[in-house]
Amino acid sequence: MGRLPGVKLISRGIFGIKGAGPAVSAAEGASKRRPFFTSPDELLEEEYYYYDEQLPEKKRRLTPEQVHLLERSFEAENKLEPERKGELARKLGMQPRQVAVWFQNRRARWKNKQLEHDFDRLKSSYNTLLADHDSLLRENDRLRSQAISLSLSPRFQDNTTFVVNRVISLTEKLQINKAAAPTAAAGITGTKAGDHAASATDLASLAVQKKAEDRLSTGSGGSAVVDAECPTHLLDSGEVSFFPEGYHCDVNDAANCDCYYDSMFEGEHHHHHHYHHHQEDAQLGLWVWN
DNA sequence: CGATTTGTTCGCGTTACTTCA
DNA sequence: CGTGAAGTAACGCGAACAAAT
Repeated sequence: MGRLPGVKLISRGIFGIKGAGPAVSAAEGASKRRPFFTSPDELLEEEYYYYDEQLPEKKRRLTPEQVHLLERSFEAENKLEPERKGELARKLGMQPRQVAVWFQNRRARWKNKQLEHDFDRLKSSYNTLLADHDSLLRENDRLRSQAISLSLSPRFQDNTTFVVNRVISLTEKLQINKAAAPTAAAGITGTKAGDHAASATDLASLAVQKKAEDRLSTGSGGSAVVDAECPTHLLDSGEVSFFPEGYHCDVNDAANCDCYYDSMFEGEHHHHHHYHHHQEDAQLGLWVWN
């Protein structure tokens, strides 16, 4: 907007009341209260008052009709061009300055509403995310506790130990077969399922099995498998490296050994001792201990 | 043509007043 | 009837912009 040459603004204010003391008493204000600008006649009166700097009056509410038209105009365009401002002022019987102020305040109210709306939307989104997050945490806890209780169950431990031992056994069996070494051992060890020595137990069984196969292939009797090769000298010879160091196995008879070894585990000395009975597992094709 | 002045509008914060529970 | 909260008309001020000087 360029300035209009020769036009000097008398006052920016409409009523010029801000900061001024009360022009009329409350009772007078009530009795003289004019609720609204209602006609162009009144506009002229206000203009007269405005430019003549008469005693200021208190501000008045706009009529519903004025507000309605202003709202419709605002919906069409929330910025006010000078032409539209003058036109609205004429139509509504208001000062152009009043129309401009109304639009400014209306824009401010609209902005506040937008902020409230955005806040509500973000809050709702946040609450949804929070609920999802909590739900996932609960599900995670549930699955964790389920996994823990499952892993603590004897059946799970037995199954796990069994599977691990068998995998190790079969792996070692493959290695032994590959090596095709004629030496065989018949050392059977082990403690209880789940112990650290369990794998050695089955590996020893593998050695027994291997030796038995060798004997059978050469026509030897199967019953002589264990008692001949199980003893400690086998371990001392180093032919079978997977026995624990210091492992001793005293043969009692064809299928029974009295075995022991000492170990250090977590700084503590442990003495492992067991008496076991050999048995051939037909399904696995292995010698296993009982 | 660039610098300055002037007028206008706008956003933002605030005040003063009105209305209502 | 008094009072506080909410809504709103109006003000004050600075910034931005455009036209005049």
